[in-house]
Amino acid sequence: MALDYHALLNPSQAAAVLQTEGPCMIIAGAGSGKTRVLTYRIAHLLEQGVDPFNILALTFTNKAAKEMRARIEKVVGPNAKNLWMGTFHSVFAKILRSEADKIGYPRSFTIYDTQDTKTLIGQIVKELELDDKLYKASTVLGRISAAKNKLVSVQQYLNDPVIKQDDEAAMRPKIGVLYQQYQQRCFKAGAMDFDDLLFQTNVLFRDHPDILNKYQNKFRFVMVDEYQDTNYSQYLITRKLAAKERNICVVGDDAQSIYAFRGADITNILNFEKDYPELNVFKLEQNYRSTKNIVWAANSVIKNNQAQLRKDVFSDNEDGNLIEVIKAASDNEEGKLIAQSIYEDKMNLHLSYDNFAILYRTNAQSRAMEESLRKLNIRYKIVGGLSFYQRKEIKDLVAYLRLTVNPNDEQALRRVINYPKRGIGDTTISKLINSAEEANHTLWEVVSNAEQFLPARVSNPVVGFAEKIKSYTAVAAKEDAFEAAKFIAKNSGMIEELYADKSIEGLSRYENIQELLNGIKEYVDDHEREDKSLGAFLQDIALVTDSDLKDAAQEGEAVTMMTIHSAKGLEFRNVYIVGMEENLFPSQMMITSRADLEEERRLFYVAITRAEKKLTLSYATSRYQWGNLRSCEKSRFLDEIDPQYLNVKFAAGPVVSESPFQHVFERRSNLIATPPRKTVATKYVAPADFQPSDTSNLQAGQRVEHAKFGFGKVATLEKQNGTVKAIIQFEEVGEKTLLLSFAKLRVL
DNA sequence: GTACACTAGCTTTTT
DNA sequence: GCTAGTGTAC
Repeated sequence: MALDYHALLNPSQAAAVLQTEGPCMIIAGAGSGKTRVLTYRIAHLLEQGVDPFNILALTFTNKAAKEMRARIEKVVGPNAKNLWMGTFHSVFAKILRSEADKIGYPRSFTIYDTQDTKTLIGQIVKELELDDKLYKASTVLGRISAAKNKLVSVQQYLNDPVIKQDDEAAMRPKIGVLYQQYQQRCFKAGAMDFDDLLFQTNVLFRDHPDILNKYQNKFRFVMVDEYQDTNYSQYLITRKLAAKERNICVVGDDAQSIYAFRGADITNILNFEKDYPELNVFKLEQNYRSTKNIVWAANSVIKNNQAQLRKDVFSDNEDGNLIEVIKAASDNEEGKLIAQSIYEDKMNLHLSYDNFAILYRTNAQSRAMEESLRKLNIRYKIVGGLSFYQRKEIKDLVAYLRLTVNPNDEQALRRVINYPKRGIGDTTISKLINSAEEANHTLWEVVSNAEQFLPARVSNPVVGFAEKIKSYTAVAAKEDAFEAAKFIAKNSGMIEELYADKSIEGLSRYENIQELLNGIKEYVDDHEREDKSLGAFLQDIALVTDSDLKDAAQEGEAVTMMTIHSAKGLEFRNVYIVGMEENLFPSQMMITSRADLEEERRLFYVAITRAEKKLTLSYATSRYQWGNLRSCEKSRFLDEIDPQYLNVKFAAGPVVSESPFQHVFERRSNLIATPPRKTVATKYVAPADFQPSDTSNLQAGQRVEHAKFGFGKVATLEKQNGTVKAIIQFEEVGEKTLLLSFAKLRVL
């Protein structure tokens, strides 16, 4: 039963699907049916008799991979299971898991997450007695990560005069040394960080042509989704894999490139043609997702960017509603207005909560939204944020599991060597670390032979710990991941420890451990899974993000909340983009350079184009940040949308407009108990139109208004090398000392 | 060696 | 408003 692609697809889509041989680039505008094309393209390959084992499809998120697999399965049936499909990181982690020994790593290597990585960098900075303010783990990691993504090795880093100059100019000449130390420590611990998964794959392919050849023959057809987000390291892997057959198909949209901060290099898409002169290019410009107004508005935003490929995205859908703009006085009010809007639309239009998404720039913004939704009893799910696997108790148990599989895993060892408490204190641990350093052993080698390094009284608990781990390793070698983990959770004393804690948090920690064990059980019970070992499981979860879990876990309809980054590739009937404020979106860290601002604008473009029928943008004139109320200005991006597509609502204020659902709001908000929020110093809320005034001529004795503290009188002014401190007596909160350059004051 | 209290720094975004 | 890391008392 051959599929009739011309009936299923528009002409350019069909052309892209049918062009299976040779290099191929699909420039796909937002909502233009990109996934549809990829799905049918793979279906078509299978139909032509290509073995699914010979097809490699790379995506950026597990979610995208899973979704595509499901869609292909619908078209071609269970054969889809055998496709190689996954994120760059997961596919090459899998390959490394069988080849790592060729490049000196154990096959049971650990994957360090960002936290492990930062902790390790922090430890090295401390050991080298460098200033940890100057060498902040995140800064150092940023440099190392950027280097790895450009395939700059430690040696190259140390020898490169330009890099040297850069680091010296930034007053951080030791970054190269840190990179070196860090890499050594990871290697000794048998650990790779996220960037290593790609970097080491490149090393593997570079140094072992036979292995490269093996995978070139295996992956006769290579497909890459979201190609605009690839970095150099990823680019080179795909180029090498495709070098033989040249059957590479990349799909992307330069307007949706939002990962430059992670090393994504847009020139990969712009220069694709240079690598493959025989390239076939297909442009998908018709948007099937959104109304005309939404597409037009998105176009009017993106045309402010200079660097872009020519592309005319259009829609044949109805004009649709204008884009609503809501102005709120505070983040809480913003949440309230959004929640009400969702409730009204759901009731009036008989929609499911699944039709709604709230998108924001930073995860921190979710809290105000959550509270408002809870008050109206609206179910929601949050994608991303603090992941399940980042919880302390989960990390603790996972550390035991990691240690079981790879005892050299230094970060895991340090995490649990004295948890639960077994009398191994900081002094002992430092001694062990020093001994390891001196003898050039791994920490584990010293720990498991502690009696040789420490007096018996102190070494006994250490030896006992090592024996425990050894016994776990023995169990894990015989049993599947679930049996092993269950045994370890009990035997380590973790279960007992958490069970003893009867507080609410303790209970939830206990439950989380149960949930992790349930998750492992499910993993093991999957009949199609070949490798049920603990090692395989750990590999899997190291690359799983929260968004991948939640889908299965959440049943019932719910509003989706997430960052714009995680929303990429998704679509919703009604979309709310909240926090449209300067310094938030665009983020203040991004407005320094034109390139950064353009990336931010592309992010806004991505956000807008998630909406099918209705788009609402909102901003607040004041917002809590780090527990303080700060006043905000509306985002410049709002002004970039052609106003003919906007419906600006100025009405917002502390008083809620009369809505047909008013009674519901009132009743619900009284009925539903909301968790008590930590009290803020004052209930004072600045009016929506609060505008700070110029305070350069402020005099003692003047009456002022502060966005957070309310009304007050200036007691004294103190000049101190250029900055002016004001001591102000506020009516509600008493005396406060404020720096005039920062304080938002209105002179009355 | 442990338990608790306090403070500093922090928020971009993700594998 | 949080949390990881440090300091202080037992």
